[in-house]
Amino acid sequence: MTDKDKSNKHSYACVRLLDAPYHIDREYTYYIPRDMTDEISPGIFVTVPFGGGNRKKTAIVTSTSDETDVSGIKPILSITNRAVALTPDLLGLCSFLSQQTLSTYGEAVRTVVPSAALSKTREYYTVTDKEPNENKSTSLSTKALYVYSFIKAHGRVSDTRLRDEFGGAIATAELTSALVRQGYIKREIDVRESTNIIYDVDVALAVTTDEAREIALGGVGAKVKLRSRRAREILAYLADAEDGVFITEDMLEDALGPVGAQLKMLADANLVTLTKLERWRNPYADIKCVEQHPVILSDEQKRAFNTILSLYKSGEARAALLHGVTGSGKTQVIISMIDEVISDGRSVIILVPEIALAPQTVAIYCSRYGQRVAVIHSSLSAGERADAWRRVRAGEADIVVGTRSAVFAPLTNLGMIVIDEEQEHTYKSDMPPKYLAHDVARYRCAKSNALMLLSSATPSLQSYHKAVGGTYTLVTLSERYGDAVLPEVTVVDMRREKAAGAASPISSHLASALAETISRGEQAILFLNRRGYNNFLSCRLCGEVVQCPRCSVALTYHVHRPLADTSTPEEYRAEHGAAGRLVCHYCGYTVQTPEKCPFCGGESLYYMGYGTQRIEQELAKLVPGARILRMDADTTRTKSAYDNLIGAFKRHEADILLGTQMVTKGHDFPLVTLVGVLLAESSLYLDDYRAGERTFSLITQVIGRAGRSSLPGRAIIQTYTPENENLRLACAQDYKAFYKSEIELRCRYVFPPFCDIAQITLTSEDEAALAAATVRLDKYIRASCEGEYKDVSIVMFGPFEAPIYRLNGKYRMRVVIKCKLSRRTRQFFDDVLKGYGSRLVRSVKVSLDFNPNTI
DNA sequence: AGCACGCCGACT
DNA sequence: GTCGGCGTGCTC
Repeated sequence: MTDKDKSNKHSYACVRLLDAPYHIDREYTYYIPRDMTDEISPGIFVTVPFGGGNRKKTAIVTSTSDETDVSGIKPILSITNRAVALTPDLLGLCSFLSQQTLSTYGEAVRTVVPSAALSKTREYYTVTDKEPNENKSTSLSTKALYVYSFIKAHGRVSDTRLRDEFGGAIATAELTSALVRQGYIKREIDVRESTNIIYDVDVALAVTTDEAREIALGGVGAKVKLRSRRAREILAYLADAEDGVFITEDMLEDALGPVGAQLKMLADANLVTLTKLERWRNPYADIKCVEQHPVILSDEQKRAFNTILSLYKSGEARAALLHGVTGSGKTQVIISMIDEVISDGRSVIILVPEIALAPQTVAIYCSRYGQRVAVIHSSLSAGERADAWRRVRAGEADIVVGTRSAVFAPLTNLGMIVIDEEQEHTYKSDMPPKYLAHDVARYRCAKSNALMLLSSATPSLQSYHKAVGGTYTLVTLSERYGDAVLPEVTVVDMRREKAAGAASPISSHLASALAETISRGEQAILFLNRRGYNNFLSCRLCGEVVQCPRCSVALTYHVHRPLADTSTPEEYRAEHGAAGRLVCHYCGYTVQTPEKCPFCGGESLYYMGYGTQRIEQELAKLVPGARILRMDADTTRTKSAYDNLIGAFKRHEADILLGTQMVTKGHDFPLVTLVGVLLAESSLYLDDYRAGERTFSLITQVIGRAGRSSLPGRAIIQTYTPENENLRLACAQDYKAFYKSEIELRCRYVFPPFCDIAQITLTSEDEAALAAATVRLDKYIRASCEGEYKDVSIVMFGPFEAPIYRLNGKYRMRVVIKCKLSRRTRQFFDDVLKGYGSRLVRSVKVSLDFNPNTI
């Protein structure tokens, strides 16, 4: 042990609790019992007594020292979660994350460490010697006495069991607290170490192979005589094994049958050693590492690559934005960069928007880098996720591919973080800590002098603005890779179609193009832009729309009729009566389609908008014989259903792929030469300042689907507003012009990147309590801005009802604040959360989101 | 959050 | 007179 290590033995530790509410979330100092001084250092998880009741809480040590000016210090109780202790780097990341997003430290820790790897605490109750006397103890309610006798009858009872038995958590807690207070029962808190680690037992000989063979044969020269045949077989097996090959208990069992008892005996006799090794579940273990064919770059790609490489080689933290038109081969440039970074002995994180939508992206990296890759995403089981984390931390994998949270991967010597399709909204978390992956990536890159590489065909205005301003280096790919050319784009004015008497959502131009394409043996994709439009039921008489009683959003019409039935919902209804149901997209509420308007009793309810089912029926009429695959939330419930659809379309088992958002994402279908966009303008009319940006990105991506191989592609855009500037620029694939006009708008109306938007939401089931809390929030902020935080310039909007006022039985009020985020403004919001939040009644919850996805 | 301390109404 | 209501205040 070096002197430096010795000096780490301190008597006090500063800790952060894992489950502290925001306003008490700060450092607390505990003393380190003598016997723990060797083991306690920053990053170690511990349990500590907290509060008047000295309840056992899990905490993480952030620093240690020999002095403190705090009095009344309590001791650390124990060390937990040894397997997931955080490195100083990761601790720093937690601090950054909680400060950046104003989340609690514990929330940050739970995001950085997979929750399954953390132990869970559980409360148990047992009766004491003191018994309540039923005659005189009037202080206990009959219910409390009932709880007491339940605990007495069952011996040791967990709080969850009591909750199941006696209902609500709060009610149960009140009863048990009363019983504890009066000394009739005892509360014990058990910290269960995480149990999801699977071990392999490595078996090795503790004697020479020759000795082992002697013993196995039972010869005269053997120094030990073994009566068990199975034990002798084990020794022989081990002696015959090749040098350097691990033999596990499982392998022995496969070869020889049950060996547990014999192994124990051999180990006791010091003939073998048993070592427990963590086994990491890896769902991607089977993917073969195919031959690493070198990437051939075009001249333009080479120039881009060299620019990015020189940034990386600078040895400083740098950031680049790789802006490349669809099909320009950004991935090849990225792969070339990864090759460079890992050959340098440094590690890489590659973020993708959504693994489920990009399995082929993952496959590219897995097949190129094999077992060096760890994949982290949301549909991994808790155990798989924890294992991937451990694999990375142990250095088994130095390339991490994953969604948003993979940006926290515990890699050492990080060389590069790639954010693919960087404009995607999935990089912003909507659960605390509500971080943006870009911010975390920037922090990590700064800490390890690494390169942050953003990549997109349609960068977010935020990022492009930084690139223009020089914060990021802008690298552009403007040519398509290989022979592919950008598709020819036609805009169809649907008002003229309507005027010409066509009621179909598919124009005659598109219909004939579809027929033509199919007759040539090629494929088409139809993208229905449904944002803002829905299949909802409205009344012709009073104009009301049928809404969800819980969420106050329009209910959407769903019909499940036989596939062969091609009638429209209206026709089907006329024939079969009120078939189908109305469904709420937010909470899942469903109701039989009503006959009469629930508001005025009128009987002329009709449907607005249309969905993929309606289009499917139209297609069957307009392009007879075409094989259609419909892809939407309904037909892709599971990941395998999605994969099956994509696979079938790739194998040319269908001619037309019809769907919503998901058909716009990253697949290469070489035979697709036609892309149609229906209701192109619909996403322009959202109550969101990014509607223009999103529409541009959506249209660009879907146009990019056409003609990705040598076949020339074309795109047909249907809209009721062909004169819209955004649409025109998207059709022309002119990002720069789009950026120029959009950034002017943002500047004029003061939206990001010219400000930041803070959204404070109050939530409660109790509408009256919410109203009172809202008034107080308004007052608190105003007073704060006129007093202590006079220097902070903010513009406050609201309070007003959230766009969906009632969601899942909870009411939601909102305040939106435009400001410029800085240390000082964060301090202001911190004060709001602490000062206002601490006095908040239990029934009302407050949450804060900087630059949220949904306004 | 949880728990304690502390000052006012309806019961043994 | 006491039990217990939940209004402030603190948690190393």
